Amino acid sequence: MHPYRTHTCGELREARVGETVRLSGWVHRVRDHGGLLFIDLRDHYGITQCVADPDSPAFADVEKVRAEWVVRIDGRVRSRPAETYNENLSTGAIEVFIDGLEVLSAAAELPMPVFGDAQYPEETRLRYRFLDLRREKLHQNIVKRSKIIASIRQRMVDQGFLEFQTPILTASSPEGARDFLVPSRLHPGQFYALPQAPQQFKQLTMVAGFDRYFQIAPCFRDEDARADRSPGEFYQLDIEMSFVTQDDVFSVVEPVLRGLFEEFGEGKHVTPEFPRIPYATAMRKYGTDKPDLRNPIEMEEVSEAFRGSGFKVFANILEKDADAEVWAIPAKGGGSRAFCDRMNSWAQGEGQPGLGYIFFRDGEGAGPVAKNIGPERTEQVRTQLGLADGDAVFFVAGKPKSFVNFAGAARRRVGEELGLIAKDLFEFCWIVDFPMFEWNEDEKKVDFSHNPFSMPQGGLEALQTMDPLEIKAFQYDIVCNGIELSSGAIRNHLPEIMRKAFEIAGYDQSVLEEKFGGMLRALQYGAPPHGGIAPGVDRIVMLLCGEENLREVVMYPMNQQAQDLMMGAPSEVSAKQLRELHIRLALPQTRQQAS
RNA sequence: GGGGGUGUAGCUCAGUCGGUUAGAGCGCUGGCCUGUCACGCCAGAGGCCGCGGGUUCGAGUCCCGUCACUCCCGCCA
Repeated sequence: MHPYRTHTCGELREARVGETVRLSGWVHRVRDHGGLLFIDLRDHYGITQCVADPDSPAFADVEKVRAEWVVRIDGRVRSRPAETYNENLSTGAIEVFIDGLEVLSAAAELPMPVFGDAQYPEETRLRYRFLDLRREKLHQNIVKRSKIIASIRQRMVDQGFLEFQTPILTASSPEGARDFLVPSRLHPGQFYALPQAPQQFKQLTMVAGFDRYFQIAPCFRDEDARADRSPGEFYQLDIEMSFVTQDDVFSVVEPVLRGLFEEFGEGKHVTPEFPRIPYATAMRKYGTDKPDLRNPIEMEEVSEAFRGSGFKVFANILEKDADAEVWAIPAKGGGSRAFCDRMNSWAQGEGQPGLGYIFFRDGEGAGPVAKNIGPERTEQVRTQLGLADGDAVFFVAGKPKSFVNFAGAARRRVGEELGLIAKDLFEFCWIVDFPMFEWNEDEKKVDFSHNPFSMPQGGLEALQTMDPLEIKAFQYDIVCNGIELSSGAIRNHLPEIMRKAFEIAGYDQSVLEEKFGGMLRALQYGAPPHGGIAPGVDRIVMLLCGEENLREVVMYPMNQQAQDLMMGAPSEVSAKQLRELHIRLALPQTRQQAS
């Protein structure tokens, strides 16, 4: 007989009744009735109820075991009395009568129980991650993650993509996020950087003629964490393709994501064809470049209803500034003074002067704004937005650029408060036509708005003839339920266009040469037109597991301060290690005093 | 770097207006219990009230500082 098991804890059925079996696992739960004692034995595969009474030669041993001990149980499968079936267990029709029990590993008193689904502090969960991972929800999330990644690989391979590994120790890149640095022993004073993404490598792979690349790629960025942004490291489904247009990239990636979400979305409806929304349209309708399309609210400009009206605040704003506009946020079902006032005080809490509104009842608009602009203009607004009694509409005024973020937040808030956000949906869209450049207000200069490797729409001619701020890029995002899942672009594969683009962003040729010399050289030896995208694997898994925090889908996550509480990272290193790396510490004042 | 929230038993939390010996549930230890599956019943152990300072006759409670965790802003091409 195998030293540990003949079956797993999720395996036995009534067909095995009468057989002698051996199971190993964790003691999930003990129910001791004195003369009758139950152990729920758990492993990765399931739970099997084991039972002992004084007739069992192992009874004395069984009485000693405690939660989370690892034990081996020898016994006989028997069917349970019909009234004691447990429908919640796959093995619920049988139980194992214990003839022998060996303790393989005892457990100390637990800092957090594995049994049950109570909430525990993050610090405890992270420090004892191996216990948290035993718990059903997290265990299942991690299993699901593995299956999702396997499915991604299969779907990519099926479309003719090859997976390649790119370096982890590489060069610091000049733009983007802060790098993690690794000191070089052989080259005093020099450092490797961990890749923020394999961006340049994947483009070089296209230059090298491999045509279709993908990788479940680790990415490292030394930036502060958020609930949907792991500190330090995360994974991307990194994709690059040669001889493609934007449409080609879309037609490859869209079925992968749709298929993945249909496979793992537990029946939630998935957008059959992802709509393509230009960046500018998304900003005007939704106030964000990552709209949650489950929220049906679409904002509209209603400046004309206020121009020269009796609502002097808005009328004056419009008069003083030709760029000023008034946007309306329709709120179907929000037509009560209580709701409108609540939104108004929320807006004030957001640092806004307030949130103008009209609510409709008894066939007319009510509230101070309606009074000031009069019934005709009120009706004009109502008709434009298709509102009726019981609805409301909120207004924001000023330069769109300065209020658009707030307008987007208000749209989101209204949708949430009124329960307008549909559940059980994965609403995808493409956001396309991102601007190539943007105005950097701090430095008073034109800057790249995404990465400098994107191809401008219109090519070199556009760069030479158009207002830089009007030029769009072949740059696109995928958004699902308001979460930015990925970002990609058709790349700029022509050195002359890259030189021109850098010139517009105010970078000297020497900067381009110094920072992107390798890339630039590669483009001079025959580079295919190419493009790609990089969906965030962790965020995909998060959506498919219905979680709000990445730590629920990452096996060994760090805390928000980028510490691994279980392994104790980061940690101090020995003086010898530092010497070998030619490093002398220059700690901040407070630290020195503390130590 | 900045703002909000939290911090009381191993864990989850309660603790009134500043007032006697800081409580409950789960877990733990011991006892009883032969059909439970969140088993039940009885008893017990377990506290630097995050830490430091202050106000006060008296501080878990009020004030100041600080630390930790978390959420957000900045940041994240």
